[in-house]
Parts: sequence; structure tokens; C-alpha cells
Amino acid sequence: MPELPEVETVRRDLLKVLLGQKITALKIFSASIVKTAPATFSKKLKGATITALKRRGKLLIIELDRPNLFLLVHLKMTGQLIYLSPAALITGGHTFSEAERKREFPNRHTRVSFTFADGSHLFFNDLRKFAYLKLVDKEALDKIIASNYGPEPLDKNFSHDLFAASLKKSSRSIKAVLLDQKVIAGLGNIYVDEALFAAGILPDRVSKSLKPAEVSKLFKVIPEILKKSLKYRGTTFRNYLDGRGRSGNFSKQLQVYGRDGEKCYHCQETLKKIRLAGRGTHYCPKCQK
DNA sequence: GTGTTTGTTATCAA
DNA sequence: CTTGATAACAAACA
Repeated sequence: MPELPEVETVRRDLLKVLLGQKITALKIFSASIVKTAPATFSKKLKGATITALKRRGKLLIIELDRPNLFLLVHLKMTGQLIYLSPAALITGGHTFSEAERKREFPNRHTRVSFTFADGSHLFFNDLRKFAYLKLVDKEALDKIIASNYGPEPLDKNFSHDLFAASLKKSSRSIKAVLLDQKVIAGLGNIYVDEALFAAGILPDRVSKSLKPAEVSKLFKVIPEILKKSLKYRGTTFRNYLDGRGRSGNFSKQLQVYGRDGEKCYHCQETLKKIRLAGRGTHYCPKCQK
């Protein structure tokens, strides 16, 4: 599941190869995932050059040399953005050999492909067709960000007091609150479970019942976990691949997510899994209070 | 055929 | 207004 560390890893990968790339052709294999009329989508993007690549929460924002035009990419659960350059194929510098590439891209999960002026390609793959591409103007972009995204946990302005105030306000479970993108942007099911374990807090605790020390601990461990995952290039649990088609390595560092029935690394207690806030929720009954 | 996986939004009920 | 529960979306896998 692409959450903040995975989306940021993709962004950083693509940043190295996409800036200055001019789109010469694009192919829409699955119209339903493009949330802009196909004709408009193609017309506006052909000939456009990528000037910047940004991220807000789990949303990727591709900026173009077009006044007032932004390409939004949301990977949802199984989306992938994979860049393949012909030069790297010749030098063997990439994960995929030419033979592999021809067989695999585009494949049956490729929903849109972009061709650039230098002959390289960007493939937008998505198994489940939840992910989307969308063209918006500045006004629409600002509105989307303002109404859906709260503070960025890796931003230096990430505020303890604002975070604490949000937690104090809510009588939902702490799990549900941390999943709320308006409270904190970028966490998903994996990192919420990991953060609550690291902070020693049971996921079904009522948010406003957390003691100040617990809130502070949570505030401290969230950026730590995200940064560590970034260092490992994210978590591949099922489908996630980075900007060059490689898996993330944080999976082996997970303390609780997906480990139900196994022993806690910390206290050897058997880890449990429940359903909370509509999600599979993993925790240690002994380490978390 | 059934249950499970989750990011996000919509809808309904209390 | 708040919250939770549930479904919907969508496809694969055990």
C-alpha cells in the first residue's frame, strides 16, 4: 500500500529522471482511471514538459510548462508509476532487461503510458483500478489540498500543539484519528499500526483520553518511523513498487503489521489482530496499553 | 462461492 | 455536529 514513504520514494525516483521531459505521446488503456475526458487529457498533455514533481500526503502533483495545469496522481492501493529509459536498458543499469521490459510493459495492468521525447517511458500501472490520474487548474488543486490534507509529518513546521489539539478534540479511536488525512497527512494502515506500537498505545484507545506524555511520544515516533521507512525505500507488502519497478525493503522492519500470530520482538507475546475503523489492526497486547 | 486486502468517498443511523 | 458502521469502487488470491 503506497503511504507517505512509498509515495515519497516514487517522487524522489522520478524527480531524477522526469524533470525537463517532454511528453510526445500517451496511450490510455483504461479510460475509467483517467478522471479527465480522454480527448482533453491527451490534448493538454501532448507537447507539455514536466517542470516539477511534488507531493501532498499520498497525492503526487506533476507540474508542467503549461499555465495553470497540474497532473494529479493518486496510487490508492495498488497503483505504480514506473519509468524505463532506453539508455539504461543498454547499459543494464535498470532492474528490467530489455527482454523483460518488452514482455512486461505495457502489461495487462498498464492503464496509461507516456512516451517522452528521448524515447523513455512512464507506465502507470494499477491492478485494481482504484488509482487515478486527473488534470486540474490551480484553483481546483488548492481546493483539493485545503479540504483534504492536514499537516505533513515530515515538514519542519509539523506542530506538536496542533497535533495534540486534534487528538484532544476527538472521541474516535486513536487508530481512526491517525488514519484521518485531515489530522495528519500521509499515514495509512501500515504506519498507523507501527506508530501505535512504537508509542505503546492500544489502537482502540479513545483519542481524547491519551495522556500528554502519550501524545508527545506519538508525535515523536511518527516522523521517526516514516524517515526510517524512507531510508529503506518503503514497504512492499503486496503490490508496491518504486519509480523504477523495485520493491521496498522496510517490510522486514515491520514490528506488528502483518505479524499477527507471531511473537512480539520486544516481549515475545503473541501479536493480535482485530478489526477497527474498518481496517485490519495489528498490535501487541502486552507492549501497548 | 467466500472472505480478505485498503484509500477514499458516500450514505445512513444513532 | 459527531461518530461509527457499512457499502461502494475494483481485482486477485487463498
